[in-house]
Amino acid sequence: MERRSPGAALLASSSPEEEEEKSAAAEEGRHAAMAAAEQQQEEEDEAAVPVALKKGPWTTSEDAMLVDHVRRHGEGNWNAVQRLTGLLRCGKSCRLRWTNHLRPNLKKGSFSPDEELLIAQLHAQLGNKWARMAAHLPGRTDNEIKNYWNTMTKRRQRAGLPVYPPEVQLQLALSNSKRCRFDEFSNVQALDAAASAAGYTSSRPAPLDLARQLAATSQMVQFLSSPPPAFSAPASPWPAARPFARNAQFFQFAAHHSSAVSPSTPMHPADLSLGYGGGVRAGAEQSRLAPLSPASHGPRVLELPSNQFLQPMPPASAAAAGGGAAALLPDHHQHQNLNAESLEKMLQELHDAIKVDPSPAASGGGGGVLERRHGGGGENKSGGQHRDDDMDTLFDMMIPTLNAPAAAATTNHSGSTSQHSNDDQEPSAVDLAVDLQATGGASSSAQDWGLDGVCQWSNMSRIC
DNA sequence: AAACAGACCAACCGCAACTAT
DNA sequence: GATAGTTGCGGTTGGTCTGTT
Repeated sequence: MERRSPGAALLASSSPEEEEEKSAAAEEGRHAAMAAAEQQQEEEDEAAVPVALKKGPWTTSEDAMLVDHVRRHGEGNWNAVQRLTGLLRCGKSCRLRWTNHLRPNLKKGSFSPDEELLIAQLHAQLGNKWARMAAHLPGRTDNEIKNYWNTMTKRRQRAGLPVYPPEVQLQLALSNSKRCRFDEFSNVQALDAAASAAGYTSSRPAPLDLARQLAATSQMVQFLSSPPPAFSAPASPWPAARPFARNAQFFQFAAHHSSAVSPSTPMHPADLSLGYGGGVRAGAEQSRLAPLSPASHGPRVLELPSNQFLQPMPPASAAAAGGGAAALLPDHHQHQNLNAESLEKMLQELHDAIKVDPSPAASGGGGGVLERRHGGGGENKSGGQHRDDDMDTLFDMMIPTLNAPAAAATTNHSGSTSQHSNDDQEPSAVDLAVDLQATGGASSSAQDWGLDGVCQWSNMSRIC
């Protein structure tokens, strides 16, 4: 079902004859409109009567006038369009029309699976920052992405499915775990409150509970190690785990990571991150994700995701968002590409590292949640410090993405969260997604991210 | 064939940030 | 520094099309 707007028709005709006809018609209409506009402009100048601007759908002639104007004067100064061309549209409307429909190199048609996955990853990382997401999808507009996302989430929520694909959920869990250790808050309650105040909602796990996240991931590993389920589910609508072929321009893979890891290949923890050479990202040029915004070159500013899902989530989504293991369960057949043993080992180390000390020890200033859990009190510099060092090592093995930028903060355990909350610098969900995909690792769920092994794809129109 | 619901899309609105004066 | 104008962004709405009953 592809409907074309008048503007789209103007730019993309189906045959040369039609194109010629339309072009001629457009040209004719343009001249007529321009002449009329000039006359109207003169009259208006004389009368100085406020012009009643038109609303609603754009006509072909209006489009032609706008295109002509941009051709002559370039983009920008949209309020001058009405004055210069007589087009009875406000500047805002002109800009929107140009941006969303008339601008060259616009990609029309439905999103490709790669684009869909990229959108999910970007959304997990950025929240409802449509314009910034659009910057990563050439030819796509923010409005288009917004419409797609809203429709998709609505559909999925109605079907009781989590919004994010399993790999993105896993990335969220891992990145939040990483972020958690830098929190300078003294207790989980404070973290909860802060996260809530910062706009985190139930749809995205606030970066506060490492243990909960680990429990979820741990259960996922158990699932990975368990025998395959009896059912055979249809393929996920999300692209199977594989390197981004068509979106390669967004990611700069390290060559040696382009090959998939076979199930029999023991996976070194560093391989989880894939593509970071020695585990250190030296700079933006090594990032496989293009800078998310020009701001990424400037001072780092804490930017939290905007509100993503204020409405209550279905149990599956809530479980995933809150760290529930079920929604993290990927397709079993593709799990086999993930080395479960390695993951399990790493998780064991993580568990060891964050063993909760039930005694409510007071942290010695600047101590975060983990330090409190490690033992608190005077142990901060002995056992606690030791454990924190272990955590450093472990996290750095798991998410070396952060090594370079986070190095300073790692040594400063009272570092502010802002250094790691920025979406350009934090352990990027996108980074991790690509990592996992490049290995044929965590993959799309054949159960459509469902919890119970019951395929729910039949509920989803346009996806099956 | 008609009615209905859902999906899709274009466009509007309000707000905030930015820029020029 | 204050103000007005401009631009960009995100949320929302309303119209149209499609598929289902």
